[in-house]
Amino acid sequence: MNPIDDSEAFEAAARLPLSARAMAARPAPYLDGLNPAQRQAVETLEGPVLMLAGAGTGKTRALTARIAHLLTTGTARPNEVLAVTFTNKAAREMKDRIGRLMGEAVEGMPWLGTFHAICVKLLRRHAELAGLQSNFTILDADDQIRLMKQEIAAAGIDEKRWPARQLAGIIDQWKNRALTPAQVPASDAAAFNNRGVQLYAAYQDRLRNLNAVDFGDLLLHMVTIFQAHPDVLDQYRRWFRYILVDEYQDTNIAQYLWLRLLAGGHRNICCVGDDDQSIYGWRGAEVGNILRFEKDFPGAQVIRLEQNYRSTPHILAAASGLIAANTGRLGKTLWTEAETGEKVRLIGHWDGEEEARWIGDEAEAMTRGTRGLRPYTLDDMAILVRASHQMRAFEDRFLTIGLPYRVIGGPRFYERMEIRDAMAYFRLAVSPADDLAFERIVNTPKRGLGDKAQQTIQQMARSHGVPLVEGARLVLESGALGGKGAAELRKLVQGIGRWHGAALDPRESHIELAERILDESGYTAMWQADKTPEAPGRLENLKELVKALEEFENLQGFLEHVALIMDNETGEGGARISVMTLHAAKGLEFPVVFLPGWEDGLFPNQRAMDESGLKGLEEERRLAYVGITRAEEVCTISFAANRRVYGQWQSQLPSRFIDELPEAHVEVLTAPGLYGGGAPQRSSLEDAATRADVYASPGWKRLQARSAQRPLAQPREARSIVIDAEAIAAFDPGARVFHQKFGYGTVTGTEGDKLDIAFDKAGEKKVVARFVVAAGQADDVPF
DNA sequence: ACTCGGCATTTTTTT
DNA sequence: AATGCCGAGT
Repeated sequence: MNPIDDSEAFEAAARLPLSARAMAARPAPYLDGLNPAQRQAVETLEGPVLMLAGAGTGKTRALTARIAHLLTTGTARPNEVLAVTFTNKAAREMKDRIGRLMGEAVEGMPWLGTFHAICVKLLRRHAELAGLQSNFTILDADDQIRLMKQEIAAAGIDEKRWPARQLAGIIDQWKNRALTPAQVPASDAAAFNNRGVQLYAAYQDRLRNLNAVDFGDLLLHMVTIFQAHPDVLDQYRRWFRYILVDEYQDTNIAQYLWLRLLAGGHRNICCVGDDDQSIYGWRGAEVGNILRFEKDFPGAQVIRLEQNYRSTPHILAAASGLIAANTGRLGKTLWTEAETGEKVRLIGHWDGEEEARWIGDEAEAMTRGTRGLRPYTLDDMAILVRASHQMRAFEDRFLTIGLPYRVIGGPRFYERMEIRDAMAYFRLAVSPADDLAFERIVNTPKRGLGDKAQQTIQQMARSHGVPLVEGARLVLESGALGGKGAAELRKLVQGIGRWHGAALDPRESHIELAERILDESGYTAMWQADKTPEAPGRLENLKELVKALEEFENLQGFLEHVALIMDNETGEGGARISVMTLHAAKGLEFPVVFLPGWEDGLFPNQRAMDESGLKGLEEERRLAYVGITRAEEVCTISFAANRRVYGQWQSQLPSRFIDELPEAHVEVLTAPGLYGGGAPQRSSLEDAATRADVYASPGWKRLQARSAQRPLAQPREARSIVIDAEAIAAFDPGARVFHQKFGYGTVTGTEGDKLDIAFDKAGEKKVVARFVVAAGQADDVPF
């Protein structure tokens, strides 16, 4: 957003100033304590370098030291280094660490940031080459979907059969591959009912008219510009003399092309990554990029970082054993000098609730020290889940027992309704032509402007080729709208005009303006009048939003920040246990890690496997690897036998990944007695059964074998784990049965381990026998 | 124009 | 279970 330095400044930087040469003579503290591989990665400055850095091998350390080395030796000045990260978090951390290494001497690196943040800066300078103005707005996912819905409707396609989300996904994939509508290959022509490409083109036109871009465009436009304008590319090749890329395994094709174009001249590019931690295939990341690096950059040096400084040997071994099941890896042998430590702990639970309860209790106990472990603080602990909906069970539990927790990456501040509404008002103040913002708030708060009124405005605007605010003004002049609606609309249009004037005036405080906008628009009043329980919270959030403005010069700067960052690091407070998804946990580490929900279908995720087959399964496995390797000292994996899915109880099988863990590094926890007060209606026998020596058995089959040997096993618990042949034997044709989903029915035949059942309500179905119980017994089934 | 209730769909991950 | 969409009723 800031105008970048003049090109002269860049050129001047090429000469080595005396000060830099003097600095080069200083001792280099950033080299202290680096191992030989790290040191090599730091000191090999020229030419292409691939740093293969396993989990916890000091990758960030090497990367920051490398930058420090570039700067300290005077090889490059801060503005000549292009350092790209994948997440804002990573960018922030790198900035901090460089600052610490270099002291305050080096004022910020202007080109250290995420792909997206850097591309915004570049695209603002060259917007006209993409048919945009430099103050273009960046749309978020919500805006995208709304636009696409409109396009789909305009094309006369049934949105029910062809949902906008799906189109968004398809277009996103194209953009990830740096394909403009004209470049989409014929093999993709059938996409989205044969209309995909056409809709893509229409959508892009629409974006251009709105002077807007989506996330994918940021890269797509830059790649297109670089390809079409060699002079522009050339300029940046000279500016960015050294390129560093973090998390290279997560780059998509567009990002890859962008990097190749920029590095094409000098080839001073250093990519850091770990093919075993590639977990973003679903959004276009290409592991191939990292696997192919040596071909792309002939003569590249490949440096392997294999000494792990994070985890104990058992944890490392468990993770390595698991990931070994994947094919097509570059292969690394991680090792550590750390003391033996704890084995990976494994525990099964009756259901998801109990799992949450157990983890809560265990976390609490661990703050005092338990099972011979040292005491930990809650800040030391993290719960890493596969899918964000799993977080809820933990939130519920932690709220009831009052365990402080922090959710990272949950429903985010800037995605909340009231925040987005307020932001839409701000957007209109900055650029009144922002039609999407206008649409969002014309009738929020209620102004008596329903569908019909809005259509009138749309038509007026379209026929005159002007933005909606203008259209609204014209509608008012034409008198086509009467009554209350017209008066309210007039107030709104005038308000937008006023706010825009104020936003342009540098003497106006943008904070006061923001407050005024929310006030005059009636938005604050709307929530004040709202009696629902969440209204006070929303008003709080609005206050917080205004407060967040203080850190910015003006509204525009703030809006930009929000579009790109979309996260809010909420303040510290006391120690808290962190809850987040596995994806969000990448790059983080914790002394104590809980990995709940290791059940087939949930993790590995069924959909991932359905959609991407073996590739999907391997990505899931890498995700499991990422999870385990987040742990420094204690790693606890757990699963539940029963879980609510879509509000329905389902019995779950332990994850196949559990069986892939090397047994020698895993300890099965059976902690009876922990549940004394927890579940009075459940017999401890059931607990024992679900917690039976699960590790020794792949899935319920073996578990079942075990509980069959146990004469005390009661029918009720057996029922939840009824299996195959035996199960079928129990159901002759004519038997009445009960199924979780389909209800009661009568068995009409058997086939293998499946039963043909005529359900009373759901009709004829073929059902795996173990999902069925005898009808008479079903009445007291606990779920 | 707005509100409410019934129905369907949902949950993988995110810059 | 929880949300979103649609149609009917006010």
